[in-house]
Amino acid sequence: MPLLCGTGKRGRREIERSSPLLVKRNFKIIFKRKSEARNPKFETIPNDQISNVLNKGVKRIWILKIRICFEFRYSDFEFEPFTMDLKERLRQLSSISKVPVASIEEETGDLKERLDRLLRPEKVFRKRELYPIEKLVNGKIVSASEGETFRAEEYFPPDFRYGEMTLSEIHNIPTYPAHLLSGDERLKEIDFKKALFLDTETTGLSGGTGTLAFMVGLGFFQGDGFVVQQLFMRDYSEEKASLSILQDILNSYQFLVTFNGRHYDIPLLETRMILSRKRSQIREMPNFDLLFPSRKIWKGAYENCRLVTLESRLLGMEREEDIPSEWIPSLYFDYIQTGDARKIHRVFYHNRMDILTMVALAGRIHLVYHDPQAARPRKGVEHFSLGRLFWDHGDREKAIPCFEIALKRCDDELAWEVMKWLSMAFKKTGQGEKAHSLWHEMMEWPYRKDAYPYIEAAKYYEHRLKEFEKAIEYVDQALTLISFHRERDVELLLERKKRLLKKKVGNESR
DNA sequence: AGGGAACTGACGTTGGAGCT
DNA sequence: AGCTCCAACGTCAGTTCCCT
Repeated sequence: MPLLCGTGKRGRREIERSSPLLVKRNFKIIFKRKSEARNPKFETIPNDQISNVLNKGVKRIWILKIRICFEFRYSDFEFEPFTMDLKERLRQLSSISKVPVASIEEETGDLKERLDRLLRPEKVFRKRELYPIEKLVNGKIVSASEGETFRAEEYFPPDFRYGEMTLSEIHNIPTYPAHLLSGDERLKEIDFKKALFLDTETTGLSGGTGTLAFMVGLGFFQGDGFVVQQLFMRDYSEEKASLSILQDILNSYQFLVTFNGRHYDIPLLETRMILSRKRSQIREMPNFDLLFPSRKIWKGAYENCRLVTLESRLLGMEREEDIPSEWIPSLYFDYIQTGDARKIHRVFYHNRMDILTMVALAGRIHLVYHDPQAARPRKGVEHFSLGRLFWDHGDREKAIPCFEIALKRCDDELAWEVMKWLSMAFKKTGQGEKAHSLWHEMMEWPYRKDAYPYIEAAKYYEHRLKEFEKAIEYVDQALTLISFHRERDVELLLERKKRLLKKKVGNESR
């Protein structure tokens, strides 16, 4: 009877996809009968009871890989699925490890010992010698007072183009008011020449003391070009050296540029610094976190505001050999376990691309904010967001043209909201007539959504034109459109009508 | 998965402006 | 002086989003 095996929640999902055998450090194996696939029930079976299970008639098992994991993770190796007897599989494994097998009964009874033998240290060292990181990634071993670590380095010339601007164009961006986009006054005059772009790769998302940043990617302008340096821990013991070098580099820059670094990379690095008993001002450094301005400008324009989404959809860039970020912890654990750097180079590529995307994104944000018309936002929604941003910043001259362009370019779904904002902008800048004509346009709009133009027109006729009868007409129309669930709004409209009737009577009696 | 800021929507409060 | 309107701001609870 074939079985599917795995551990933990994540394991269950993976099993349903590819049915690997996964083993935790405590060597409990979880079995699921294939016949229960519709409503899987997983049970934990300690390895010392495996033989009992096998004796109960469970004879066949799906095995893709057996491995010891520090933490659970998905195997990225590809194997041909096969079905065979467990005893037969263990016999084969024993022949690979060239360790004599006393008896099959012994093997099934002491799985832990078998796995230990399969992963003997000398095997790991052999791979580390064969495929060291230094040979596969462009970089070198660097020293600090606490020890050594690996540092990769890549240079990008000034004419290198990632997105719509060259690095040289981004380098030459004058300071721009990033404080308005980030809420941090210290970024009033951010200068990319003095900024350090930072992105980490970590062993997970959990945060706390269990997660560490095994790679810290740093990007900065040097001369006219751009350099990406990546500090990489070849072993957990290299963390102190890595953090020490990072701290030295941080001391040379005034600003940090990150993507969600404010809530992810920086707190994590700060925790690691504290655990390494290092003083660090990383949290105090002015940080231009690109996530927040990106959300303000492009929220709603694309399916989400993740860095990779903005990279492909906004900047039009595609990565050639990228990996999903959720694979990264697993690839690093493999590297630590085997010393084989043949796969980890993809993490270097991923990190490098993240940093280049941040640079391009910072350039794009500058472009649309500095001169939205010249930046030619691609979508109406982008103009709309920019308009609201300028409006919030009190820049009405820039806001209104953005709304007007947005209205021409957006779809019917968004047009209603754009018209609301544009009419409100006209009203508040003393352009009552323009607002008035827009409310009328809204009243004729086939995709009308609410009573907004009628309520606004009622206010306009009551307070500006003093035409109370006309105002009452608009209130009545608003009452027919407003949902009766919105009791408060109905109540307000009824009060308005009552007041207008009083004013009308007063007017007529004069 | 964990953390936490930002966002959203509903509701209440406050204060300035204009009118009677 | 007192009233009304309106916009801006505050609070709260629940939700969304992003990083590996």
